[in-house]
Amino acid sequence: MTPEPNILIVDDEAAIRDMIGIALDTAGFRSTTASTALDAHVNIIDQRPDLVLLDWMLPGGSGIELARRLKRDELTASIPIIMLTAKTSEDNKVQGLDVGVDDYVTKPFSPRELVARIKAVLRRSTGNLKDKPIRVFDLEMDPASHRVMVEDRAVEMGPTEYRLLNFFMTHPEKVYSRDHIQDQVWGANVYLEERTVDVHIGRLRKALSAASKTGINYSALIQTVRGAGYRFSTRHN
Amino acid sequence: MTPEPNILIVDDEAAIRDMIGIALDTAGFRSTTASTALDAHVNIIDQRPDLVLLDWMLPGGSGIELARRLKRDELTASIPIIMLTAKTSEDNKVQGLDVGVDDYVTKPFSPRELVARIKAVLRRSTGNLKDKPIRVFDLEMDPASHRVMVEDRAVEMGPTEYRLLNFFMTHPEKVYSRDHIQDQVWGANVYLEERTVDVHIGRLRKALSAASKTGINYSALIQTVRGAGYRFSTRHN
DNA sequence: TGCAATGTTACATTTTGATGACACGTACTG
DNA sequence: CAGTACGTGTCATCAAAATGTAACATTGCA
Repeated sequence: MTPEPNILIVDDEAAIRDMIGIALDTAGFRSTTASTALDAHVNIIDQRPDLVLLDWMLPGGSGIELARRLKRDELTASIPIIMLTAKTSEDNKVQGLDVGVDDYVTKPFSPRELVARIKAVLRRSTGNLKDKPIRVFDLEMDPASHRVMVEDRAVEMGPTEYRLLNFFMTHPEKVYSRDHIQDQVWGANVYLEERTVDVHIGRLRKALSAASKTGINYSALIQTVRGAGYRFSTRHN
Repeated sequence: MTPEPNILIVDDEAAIRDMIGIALDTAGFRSTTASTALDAHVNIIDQRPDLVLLDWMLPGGSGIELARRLKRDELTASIPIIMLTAKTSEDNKVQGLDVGVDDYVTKPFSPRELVARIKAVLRRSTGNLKDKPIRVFDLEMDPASHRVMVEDRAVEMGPTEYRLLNFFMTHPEKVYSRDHIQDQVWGANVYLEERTVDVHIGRLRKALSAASKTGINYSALIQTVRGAGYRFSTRHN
């Protein structure tokens, strides 16, 4: 998504949260924290972190429950989870992996090891999904290089416009309401003025228009659907 | 699309029920209330609300229990639940409530936040049901892209004509009075001149006629039934 | 033919979307 | 550290589309 991946740390001990937070910070990650499964779930719904560090031994044993839930729910299933566990017994490892957790780290661990594992998991998960460029006529979006090209020339646009275009190109031929677009591009439960979406649509269109030298106007791909929202479509309006 | 979503508020404190009820009302939702888990369960089975706001701490059979039951029962599992939780209560007890609810709101909350979360959850749950396109000869309506096509070319029409055609195509071969059409297309409790329906029928017919290049006149599908109303039918008048 | 029902057109009003301007915050630079 | 450039969200304003109604035209049945 954004430059620095956002990591959610879930642990009931403040000391551990802080320690990990500092480690991630120096490694160039952003991080947020939660001390209960409940807080964690709310955070995940709202912020959609790029990865979750989840303590196995949350009071009530709800850490594994949360992991199971996250992997079952389509909305959150793709978010990688690394389990933190104090126990070294094989049972736990097996159980954790059963749930669909991506990796586990046993306490005590070195910050260095943790960061290495995080990077490995992120590389795996982002590499698989996002690497394939999407092309529509001479408009190409390459998530790997985080770049948009029109007729083989780079298009300049802000991060929000990039995410917006990315959302549209991965969800073509369907209308989305402004609310829905806000959910997808800004994150759920972020309150914005509805018109803000319009403004960014305008900016994206402008960027696309300015980019073409051949007279093909790629901004026409982003269609206004009166009374309903916007649509990315190759078909004529 | 559907009229106003119906929200069930489950809380044992009347003051909170009222407060939420008013907030939902101003946000354009309908709401019903229940003060006990039992009432709530009966209501849910009878009314099938679009969403349940559930206080997690209910006397005589906790809210968590109800949530668990609802999510376990196939009949009710698809009804989204938002849990109302008290931030002040002991976190220990909160652990067990990770039972598959869709979101949480912690008391005290602002009406605005509540409404935003309700909308987000509703959007998520209804967005999953994908409407399938309806096709009659070479007239196709695709709700997902919010488009009407005749002979593979887009047909231009206003939102009201779109809703009108959508109603007809999902209710073919039956006459509907102008009153009934008003209820379905404009919504109940909207008063309009009866002639207004005629005008929009006219506009829809015009749009359909103008769209065909093959000489087939799709406006003939919308038939006038003198003295009764209108009918969408593939059979000849 | 006469009359009620329906179709059509024009128009004032309302709603909705596009866009430029601006203020604020942040990161970068000299 | 000041200065600058940039990204972002909001607002005011303009333009365009949609809407509902009334007036008038046409149709079709008794």
